[in-house]
Formats: sequence, structure tokens, C-alpha cells
Amino acid sequence: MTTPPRPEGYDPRAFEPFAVTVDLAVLTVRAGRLHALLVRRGQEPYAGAWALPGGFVLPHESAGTAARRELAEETGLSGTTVAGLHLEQLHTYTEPGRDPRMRVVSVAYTALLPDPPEPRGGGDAAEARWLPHDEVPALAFDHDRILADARAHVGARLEHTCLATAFCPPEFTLGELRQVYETVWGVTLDRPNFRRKVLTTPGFVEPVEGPPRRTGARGKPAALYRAGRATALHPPLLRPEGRSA
Amino acid sequence: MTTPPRPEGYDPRAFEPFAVTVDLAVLTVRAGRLHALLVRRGQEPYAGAWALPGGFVLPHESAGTAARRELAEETGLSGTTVAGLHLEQLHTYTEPGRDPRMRVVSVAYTALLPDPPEPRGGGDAAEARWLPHDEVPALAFDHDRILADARAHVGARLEHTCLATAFCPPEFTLGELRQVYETVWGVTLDRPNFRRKVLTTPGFVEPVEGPPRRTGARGKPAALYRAGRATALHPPLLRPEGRSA
DNA sequence: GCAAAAGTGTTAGCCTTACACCCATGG
DNA sequence: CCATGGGTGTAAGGCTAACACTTTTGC
Repeated sequence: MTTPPRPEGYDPRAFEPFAVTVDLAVLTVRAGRLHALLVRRGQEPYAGAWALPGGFVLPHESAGTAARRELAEETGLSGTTVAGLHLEQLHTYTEPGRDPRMRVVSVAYTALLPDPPEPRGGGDAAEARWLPHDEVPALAFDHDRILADARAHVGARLEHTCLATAFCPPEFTLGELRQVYETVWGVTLDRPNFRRKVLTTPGFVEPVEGPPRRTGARGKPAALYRAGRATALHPPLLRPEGRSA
Repeated sequence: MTTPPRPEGYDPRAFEPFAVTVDLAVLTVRAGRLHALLVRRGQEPYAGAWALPGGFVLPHESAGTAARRELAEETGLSGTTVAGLHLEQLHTYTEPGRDPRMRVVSVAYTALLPDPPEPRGGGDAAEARWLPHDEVPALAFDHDRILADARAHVGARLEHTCLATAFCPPEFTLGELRQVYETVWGVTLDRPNFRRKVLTTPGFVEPVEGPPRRTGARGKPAALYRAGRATALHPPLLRPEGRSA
């Protein structure tokens, strides 16, 4: 904002006010499929329809704070889960008419989680569930578009950032990390090449000291790694046949 | 937004309303230096201080529409100039207290222009000017941060998109395009390699048919190009020693 | 033993980098 | 004729892509 170009007799309370909300596209990788966290609406409009979790920003809150609060309220995810998740502002949706009730501007966030416990409904959400990304029905409001934008955004950021570790538990194998890429991008990657790329990128991952090893299912046990301190990837890890941002 | 979690007795008009504004980080390359379009505030708070152009979103507008309107009002740039510029949503700033008067949520945009005419003040802006990026004084509100974010964002997007052509006139030489990169990144690029990279990227630029040639200053006349239809760059054009997003 | 996944090695090819060199123009 | 920028060529090196092969586990 700059100089308040108050139109004739402008008074903040005279206009129909803007409501400011947050919407969350919460994504996880579970069983090799990308899942989104959705809630079933308990009220009109769109009562009974699936929607992204979210809600109003309160007067004292920043949008980021509101995002974490709403997520905890509506999905019953634990405080530590919500406190630790990776939140990233995605886009702000401002079209008049996107909410039939009133003028609503929504700040959308993407959030990434390692495979988490089943959520439960709460707050105004009648129900909360993980749905496989390719089985998501039509959503309320413009949430279809927000979810699509979120998926595209995450896919693009996997190329240039260490974001993928946000989908993994604190200690993970390179196979798990690779599966994040494969799931989000919908491709298969060459295991040896992926391994080299990740290990030669300083700060992407760091080995867990005590050489304990963990088994995925069957097959050779894999070494464990933690997320490193790096945040950007140079050079990037481009997806095959890639298109990006 | 999702289920409206109306706190007890919630009524949109009962809360102190949120104001929604847009702020614009308008950048151009002029004389080999990155410039930002700034306005001098005519009113309190921060009267007399430099700030980004911007203003309130009106009830019937989307934020993008408001951005173009405010830019035309405050800087006197022509309608065609404003209509044609490349606008990109950057980030939304929501911290309580970022405006001392009231709760203001601001949707920030970056806009890129080819070297344009000098703007004039208008609307609520006492004065509008291009300032070299490294001579920008402390700005009103949190506009310093917005401008810094915009510069970082543009620099990163030059690597992966055809955004650089937005800084160029409809027909331009490869030297002009290269200068955009060099100016924004603050590096010098190898001319032959830059040329090859641009020309071998399908859809980045296309040659202007009639082999007219234009002289920059002295030196051999250069061939002219138009922006192509491509929007993404694959593979990317990474900045040397690069760091990015 | 066989399937599955981890881990190591190797090679060909692409792309970038660095730099040499010629061309066209203005002073 | 020289400085300046456009345009072409080329060789070295880094990185990726593709694939062969060994290791270690569960069944």
C-alpha cells in the first residue's frame, strides 16, 4: 500500500469490508501416491462438498499464523506436527465473486508433510481426510484451481530447492527421497544417478552418524540421512523431458 | 477460504475490516542500470518519503486490475504502456502493524518495462521517478523488503523463464537482451555463449524478417529479434557462480 | 534361489565455458 | 585505422543419462 487514495469520503468501515482468509493445500506422499488433505464442509455454501482447509485471518494474526491455527483446528493434527510443517505462500486469489457471500481475498499456502496420521474433522469441518491427488472430486469455491496451482508449484520447486526433504520424516533413506520426486513428478528416476546427484550436492542431505540401517520392505537395508542445511539446489535437479515454472 | 469459522456472533462488519491494497515493484533497465519506479508520498504517514506505487483495491476489482489502475493513476504512464506491461504477483504481506493506521494486507506485484518515458506524479503521489536500484533510499512501510524481494524474484526468474524480453522493446538486439541479464544479475556474460544459448532455445526469440539492422551506438549493426512464444527455458540459463530461489 | 532394493562403476554425449578470430561501423 | 560491438568457430571439461554389475535382505 502507498498513499491511501481515499475515494470520495472514504472510510474503512463504509465500504463493504474485505474478508481475508487463508487456504491450505496440504500435500503428502503416502504409498507412492500424492495425497491432499481435504475437509468436508459443514455449512453453506457448498455444504457437504470437499474443500481445502482454511479460514478467516483474525485481526491480530499474520496470514501464516492463521494458516497453522486453522490447520490444527480443522484437522486435529497435533501441535508439534503443525508447528514443524513446511509452509510456503503460494498465491493470493482476489477475484470478485469467488465467494458468493461476500468479498473474500484468500492467501493460499502449500504445506508439505511426511506421511502423517489420519486427521479428524474439527472446528467447522465435518470431516477431514487424505485423498489421493487423482481422486480429488470437484472442490468448493475456486479450490480446484488452488490445488492445481499448488501441485505445479511444488513440482517446480523440487527442481531448484531441497523442498523434497519436507515430505520425509526426520531420518529417511535415499529411496524414500527419490520416491517423493517420482510421485510428485509422475516419472521414474534412475536410482544410481539420483543417488549421486543428491550426495554430491553440498548440504542437501547429511548421513546419520551411527551406521544404523533401516529396511524399507525387502531388499538391502539403506543408509539413513537427515535434511541438510542447504535450501537451494545448484545446479538444479531437472525433471526428465522437463517443463517447469 | 473454507468453512467460515465465524467466531461467536461473527459479522463481517463487526470486525475492524481489513483493507486490501496492491503495491508495485516496477523495474526497468536504463543505461545499464536497474531502476525502480518510486513515488513520493503526499500524505501522512510517511509524507515526503519515497514508496512503491500502489493503493487500495476497490470493491469490484481484482488485485491485478487494481495494480494496473493505480500504476496509471500515480505515474501518468499511458494506458497502452500500462496495459502491455508484464505483471506478476510476487507475495502478499500480512503482518499486523505494517501500516500504522489500520490493518492492511497488501498484494505485491512485480512489473517489468522496457526503458519508458519519465513518469509524472498523479493521484496521491506528489512525484514519480525512476531511481537507480542502488540509490533507492529507505522507503515507507515495509516497501524496502518488498523491493528487495522483487529484485530477488526477478533475478531468479530470469534463469528459468523468458521474462527478460519483458524488459525489452518489441524489437530488440541480442546485445540489449544480454544487457538485461547482466544488469539484473550484476555480472558480465560471455557474448558468444549467450547468443548461442538464446538462439538454440526454441521459442525464446524469433528473428525479425526483413533483415533490417539497427545500430546500438557504434560497432557492427545487430540483427533484430522479437520475443517468441515460449515462456519457460529448458534447460535453464543459470547465472555464473549462481545462487537462486 | 529368486525377487527386490541398495550401492558402485563406467561410458557416451550434451551442454557449458573459455577464448580465438573475423566482420562491420563510427570516429 | 582503431575502438567497439556483432557474429562464428572450436576445444576442454563438467554434468547427465543410460546401463551393467555387485551386495544384502525377505520369502
